[in-house]
Amino acid sequence: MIMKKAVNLKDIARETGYSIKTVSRAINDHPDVNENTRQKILSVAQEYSYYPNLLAKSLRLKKTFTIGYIVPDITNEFYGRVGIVIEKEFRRYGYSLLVSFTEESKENEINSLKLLLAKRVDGIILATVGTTGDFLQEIINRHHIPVVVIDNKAEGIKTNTVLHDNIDGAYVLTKHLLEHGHRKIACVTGPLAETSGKERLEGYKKALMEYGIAIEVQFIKVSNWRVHGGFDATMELMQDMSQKPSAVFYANSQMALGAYKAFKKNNIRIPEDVAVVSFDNLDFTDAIEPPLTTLDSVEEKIGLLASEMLREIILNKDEDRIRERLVKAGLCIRKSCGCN
Amino acid sequence: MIMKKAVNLKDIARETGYSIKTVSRAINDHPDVNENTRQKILSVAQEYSYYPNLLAKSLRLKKTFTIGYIVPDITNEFYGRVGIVIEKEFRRYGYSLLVSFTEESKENEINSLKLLLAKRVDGIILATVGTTGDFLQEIINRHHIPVVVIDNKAEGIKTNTVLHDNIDGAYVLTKHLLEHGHRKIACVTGPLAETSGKERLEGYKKALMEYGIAIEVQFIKVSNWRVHGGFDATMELMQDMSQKPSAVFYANSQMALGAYKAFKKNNIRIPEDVAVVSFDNLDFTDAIEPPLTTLDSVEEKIGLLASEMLREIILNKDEDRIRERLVKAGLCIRKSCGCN
DNA sequence: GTGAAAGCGCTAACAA
DNA sequence: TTGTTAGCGCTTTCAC
Repeated sequence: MIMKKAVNLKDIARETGYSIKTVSRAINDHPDVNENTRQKILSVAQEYSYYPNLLAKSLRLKKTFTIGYIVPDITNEFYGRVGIVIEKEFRRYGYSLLVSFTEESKENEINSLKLLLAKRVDGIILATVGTTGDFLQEIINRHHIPVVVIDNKAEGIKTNTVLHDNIDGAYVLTKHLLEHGHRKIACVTGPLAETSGKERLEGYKKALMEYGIAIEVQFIKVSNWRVHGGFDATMELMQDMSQKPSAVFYANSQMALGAYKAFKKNNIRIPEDVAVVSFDNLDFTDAIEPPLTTLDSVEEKIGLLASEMLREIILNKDEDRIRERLVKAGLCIRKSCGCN
Repeated sequence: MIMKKAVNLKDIARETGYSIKTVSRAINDHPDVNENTRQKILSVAQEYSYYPNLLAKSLRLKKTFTIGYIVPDITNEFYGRVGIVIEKEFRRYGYSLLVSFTEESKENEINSLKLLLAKRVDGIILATVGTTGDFLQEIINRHHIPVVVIDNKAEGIKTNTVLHDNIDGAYVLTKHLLEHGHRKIACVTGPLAETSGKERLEGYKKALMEYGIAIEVQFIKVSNWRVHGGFDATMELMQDMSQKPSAVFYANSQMALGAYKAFKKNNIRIPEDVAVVSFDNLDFTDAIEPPLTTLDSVEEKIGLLASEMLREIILNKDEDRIRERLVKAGLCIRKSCGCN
């Protein structure tokens, strides 16, 4: 099949009799062009369904109007919601979103970053696995691409961040269980190499310590943020122990969803036999039975803050200042904790 | 701040003493280059952290190694799962994914398409709202960008499609309710302008007719695929009628999720007071109470088929042949229908 | 208000 | 095996 050539400025110029430059000016709403000329040119462009080749424009301008969005797994509603907000915000300025899924793998994350680098995106919003610090540092120092890290701090480097207040959130949730009178509280968190995993565990410990309760190592499970991971961790929690916990704090709601499946399978009732709380307030959290007690939603806020931050850096090029925002969330009490 | 220039082939050429072309060959693993030369060049490239400018390469090659993925809402786990598969499949060949969310708006869809067109993506996978037929046709005829439509047929045009077998799925689900003895069965579907909405309604009707049951117009609600939409439709269903349905078929699981919230709010028990079935088998469908009876998962299959189809068209340029795949799914029986 | 020519970083003919 | 040159489609001086 013969690939017909896309029409370009030169074609329009030939057709209208004007020079390439005049056509370019007309199409880009440049002031220095006669109104009649502009109309004539635009109508011809329309007729030929001319679409500017943004590749050429980007090459020339050193600006791609493209943002990279790198996350572990878009199936996690949290990243989906944040992504929607980012896409919407940036679309208003003619940007589009190049996405990459890392599946929590450091190697994938680095490869994604390299590809985006080569594609010369104008900026990157990254939910990092946390262990790619060196490489991130290189990108920032050497290639001067603005990066905003969300959800997780990157090990060993100072970069712009928009983060959930992990310690506070975990503390608030665990404290709520303590106030219900629970003393045997387990914790299922994410990988400790990620600050979100580490700090949520930290917040849990902080609450226990405040109540003078010893941290029991068999009550702490490190999983992978996924539904299956939550299921497996919960099964372990039920097998392993001589004494079972009366309540569990899950560090994200995907894992809590897995836990519901596990408890159900073992005929363990929530909250009668075990109370449950977890981090993210998502679509399913108030539809499952019993409705899950979580923190308030922060996705909209995080997406917005990250977009604004990145856009500001892109516009002002004030790369040297490190920006940090921490988003705190209150409790969203439902029934899984034993309330009501 | 002074933006340091990214290093390019010319820099590496100057530094190594070789010509630009030789450097290019070395970096692109071209056979015609001395092994020593290649090693020397590569090490210098490494040292300078050279990343090829894919913009320039794409401009020259008329190939961007970028696929457009346009969907209404990535928060819907269905599109998320399909997207993951597509990204993973194409990543293997060095492609990345440019995504756009249309929020079910025709205008947004057209704008997204235009932007992707201008960015010269190599192909597009589109979950269309269904009413952009004319414009889609123009893209295909005029710009020769391969398009694979998923989830929904585009009105009035023949294009490549990978579709859920909507009629069959709805038929199977509704029939299952009929076999439970239900005769007053309601249907909550999506916009009828979308074939997924229209055909799922059709399958529902087909099953009823097979059982000689009259179609009652007050039992049919047209909603918007969203959780809130399902909630609202269900509330209406409970208010409106003199005689209430004993079972409801939801055309997607987001809406069924909303329905659970609505029924719960009204103290209506599933399946004792009303039986429920719905289309998509997602993470939450077996964690909610009672577990939801749905069709089997098809996201993986649809993502895979769409990726393969698009890739084949890109490689073979055999654009004239229209490819169509229909994915059938069996029942995934749980408790919301009354089984067990 | 308009045009000619150079160049963004890369690859592909064509030479050598 | 290596180098020269042109050109992908656009914008931008600098003329007129």
